[in-house]
Amino acid sequence: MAKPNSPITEHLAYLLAQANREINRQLELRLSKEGVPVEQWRILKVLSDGDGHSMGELADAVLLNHPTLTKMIDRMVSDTLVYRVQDPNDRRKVLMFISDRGKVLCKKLNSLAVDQEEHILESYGDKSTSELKRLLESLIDSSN
Amino acid sequence: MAKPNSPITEHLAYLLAQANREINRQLELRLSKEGVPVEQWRILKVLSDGDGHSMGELADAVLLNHPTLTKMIDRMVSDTLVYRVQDPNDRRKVLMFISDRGKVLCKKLNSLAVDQEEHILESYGDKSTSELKRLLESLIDSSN
DNA sequence: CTTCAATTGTTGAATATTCAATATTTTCAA
DNA sequence: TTGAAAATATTGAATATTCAACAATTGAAG
Repeated sequence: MAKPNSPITEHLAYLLAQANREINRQLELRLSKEGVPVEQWRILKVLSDGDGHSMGELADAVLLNHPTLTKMIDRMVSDTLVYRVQDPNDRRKVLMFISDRGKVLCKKLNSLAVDQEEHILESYGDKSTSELKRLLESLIDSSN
Repeated sequence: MAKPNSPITEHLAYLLAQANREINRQLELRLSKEGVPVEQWRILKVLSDGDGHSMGELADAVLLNHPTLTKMIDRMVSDTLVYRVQDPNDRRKVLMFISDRGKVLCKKLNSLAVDQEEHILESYGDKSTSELKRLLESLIDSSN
């Protein structure tokens, strides 16, 4: 009598993919009001500390690999949301900065994103949300 | 005095994306031993109940949209891992089945995936893992 | 019945992503 | 100081994904 294999829906990798897909879909929907993909919002948000960030740093922070980021930044430069400056201390590097136009857009996007977080808090609960965040952070930690 | 906006790393959407990326990367690495992408493993696993599944059903189950699934199934049919049968009860539908070769491959992939789950259990802990799964399931539920 | 809308799956063109190769600059050892 | 190796970012070709249009079948209202 063979033990049946666990269905795909019980695997952690699958649950993560499913939850990520759903939450991302919802966020995408909100941000589409401003015609901006989620990744661009992440980029703007990281850059909105005003410091210059190298492409490598950015790629890590926004979960994109380098060539994809380069091409997305090209578009954002065309849209004058961000700009490149060569790092004076290490001329291999390029430092990315957010423009004034980028800052304005980022604020609008932030409030759309906050809307979503609030919506999650309502339907999912305060306690579950913070507990889930805690567990995710610790999973990410333990994977390095 | 303006309140600083919460950094991207505190958003649930971001934490999910990050955790998903990392766990998926690890799984991908294991499955690459058999040269199979994660999505194909999911497809094989869903089909391994032996029943016929329509493309629509499958697309939902494996988190791919229809055209992407069609093209991936095309490849898997070429590799004789799965095959198509027209649904006799509704001739718009196509029923997908796993082949014997597919079953053999699926078993190997399952054990690679189980390896990973065990690795996670070790470094992350039994309790955290099951609690995280529970919370993810409930988040997915509350999003429908 | 007949026709029109809805469902299901595929296709082709447009778009996006990835891999490997490249160019540039820096680091560091000899 | 020089030359080789490492780090950083970009490019172009190959690959994959997505969007919109299509074809086929079914459902359902008149």
